Amino acid sequence: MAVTIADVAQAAGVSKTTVSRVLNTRGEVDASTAARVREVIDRMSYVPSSGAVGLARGSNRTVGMLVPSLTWPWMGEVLQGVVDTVEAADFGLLLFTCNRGTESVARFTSQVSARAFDGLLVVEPENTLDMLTALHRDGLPVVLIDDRGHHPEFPSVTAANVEGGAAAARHLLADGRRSPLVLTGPRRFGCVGDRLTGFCTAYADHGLAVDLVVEGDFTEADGRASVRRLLAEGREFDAVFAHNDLAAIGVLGALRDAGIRVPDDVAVIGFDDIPVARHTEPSLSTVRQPMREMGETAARMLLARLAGRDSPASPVVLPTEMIVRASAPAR
Amino acid sequence: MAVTIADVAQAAGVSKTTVSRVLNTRGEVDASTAARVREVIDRMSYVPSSGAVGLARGSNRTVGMLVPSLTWPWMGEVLQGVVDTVEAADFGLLLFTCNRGTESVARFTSQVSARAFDGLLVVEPENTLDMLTALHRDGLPVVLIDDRGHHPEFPSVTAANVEGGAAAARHLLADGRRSPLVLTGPRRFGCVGDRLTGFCTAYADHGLAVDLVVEGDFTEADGRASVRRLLAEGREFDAVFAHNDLAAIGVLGALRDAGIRVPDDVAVIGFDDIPVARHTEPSLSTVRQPMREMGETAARMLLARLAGRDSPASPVVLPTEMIVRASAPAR
DNA sequence: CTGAAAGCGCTTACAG
DNA sequence: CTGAAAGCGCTTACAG
Repeated sequence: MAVTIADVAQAAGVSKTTVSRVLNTRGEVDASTAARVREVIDRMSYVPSSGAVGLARGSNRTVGMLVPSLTWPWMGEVLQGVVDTVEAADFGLLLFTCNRGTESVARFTSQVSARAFDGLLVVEPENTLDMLTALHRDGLPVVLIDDRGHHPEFPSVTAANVEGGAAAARHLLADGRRSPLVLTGPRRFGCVGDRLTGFCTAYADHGLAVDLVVEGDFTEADGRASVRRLLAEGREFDAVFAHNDLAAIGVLGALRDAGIRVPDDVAVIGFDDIPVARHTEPSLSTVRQPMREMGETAARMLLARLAGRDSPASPVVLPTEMIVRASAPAR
Repeated sequence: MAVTIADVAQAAGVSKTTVSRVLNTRGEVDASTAARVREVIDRMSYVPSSGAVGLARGSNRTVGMLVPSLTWPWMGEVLQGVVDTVEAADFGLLLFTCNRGTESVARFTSQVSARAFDGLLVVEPENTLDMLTALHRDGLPVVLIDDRGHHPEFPSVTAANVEGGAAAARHLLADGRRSPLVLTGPRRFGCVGDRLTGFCTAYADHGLAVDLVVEGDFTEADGRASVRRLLAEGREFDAVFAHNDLAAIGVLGALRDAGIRVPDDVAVIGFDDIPVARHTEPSLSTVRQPMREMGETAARMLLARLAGRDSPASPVVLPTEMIVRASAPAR
């Protein structure tokens, strides 16, 4: 039914070897023979079976991507960056999630052992690190995106979290906000430590200490609950730096419920710049992470690795950008 | 390096045929032999090479998915539904986009000819319909998601667009809104016609005609521009039914700019229920499409087809839900 | 119940 | 420059 290399060879009056040679543009083929074969290939619209090529060659021009969830607000941008890059290199992208615990991890590792793809892109390897390390040691090329834990043995790409935190701090300082609340993400994440470090260092540079730091979990509900609790406790602050936009949205809600005006009484800055940020009330100032570029960069690194080139030894850091909106306007 | 079926066979003292038999749980294997083989498989942690299995079997337990863009607000939900279903069936998912015109389409069709996957899920086949039709006639199982054009030759799953439009209309009618503006999507889309039909029919049932219908293009910018223009022309309306949330957000912006109060002067209803809808000012009433369920259902249909079962001849229609928020509260 | 052999559709030394 | 043959790692009639 489908046309094979044997059909092409027969129609062109050459051996399969020769067809394979023109397919893979290895030299040593007579120009006129090559032309004839190519003509037949076009006429029969022959395309080599990827499975057969993969089997014979030992790799299949496919990369895998493992993500914790596909519905996170910024995941689409990362994915788009990855897909664009991978497709442009004529590779396929096999998508996996690991949101159903051990079962999905088992399923996934078996796909790896089945050599279904040549290299792997991973977003936020929470809970899968042991597995990844094992696979990596077994020779599977892996690149991490937004590595929250700082795992030096993997090549990775991240946003400039330290500088992003510092930018948020400088913006608030310029507006005269001297007693900020920092609502972090889970402390075990590398990005959280970095954002906090950048922020506190910038305040320290102005001779100010950041006293109010609360650990959150990156959810809107938690952002809302934390601020409500702090207000109930009578804590005072004139700004909030939330470590992601979702939490910042919860913060805006809690402040509104308490009758506190944003930005007059309290300024609010988030992190990420997800699409919702433009539409909150007031619109959310935030530190933008270049998610699409991060996806593109990670994919390029992996493809380079598959092509035999070395990956950078230290994480590739992409710049963040302070996006100024109504919740924390410029002074 | 990687362990093959031959290694297992040798270690277990049986033929490759027998190993293959226990792998595929075809009967006719002595219980004790099977147990021994299984023990060896576990010990060597053998996993069959997916490429080799695919080649030998002619199919590779992988489905393809073709989407126009990964950054649309509701795409993540669809994808998550698809991935969950596909993974649970132990299939892989190969992701493709067609946002770079003819080049990507060519690349994609060649992947198809390469038999890289067994079946295909397609979201909104704009511009790819001819190709899809050809592939489908050549025997590739295809299922359409949110088929905007009504293509009876493909199995498909859509939201209840007619009923969704009617629900929006009934909600506005109950609030006494008698002269609505309908801001549609592109007319060539089947869903647009359906939403409009449902809406107008419900008004007609109350003896009211819908006079103000404007074609849009589903973008925020267009929603904003259309309303601004209509206001400048002095058109009057007491409600807006936008055919998607993005356009509805533009509508909210234009009304705010014009000093028109929502919902007091004009009520606004969107369609989709994307994440932003909860956070606009005022929050957006909308007709929810069950995107995740649509993804799950389409994937299930495709898997059933691959398993040899028939697909439903007519589109599978999933219910929508009227989500009431501040922009069009309940009376 | 079990195995030898052919075949899936390619690629790649090896000869010529 | 070209081809016959072996091999990639499986599955599946066919025999026994």
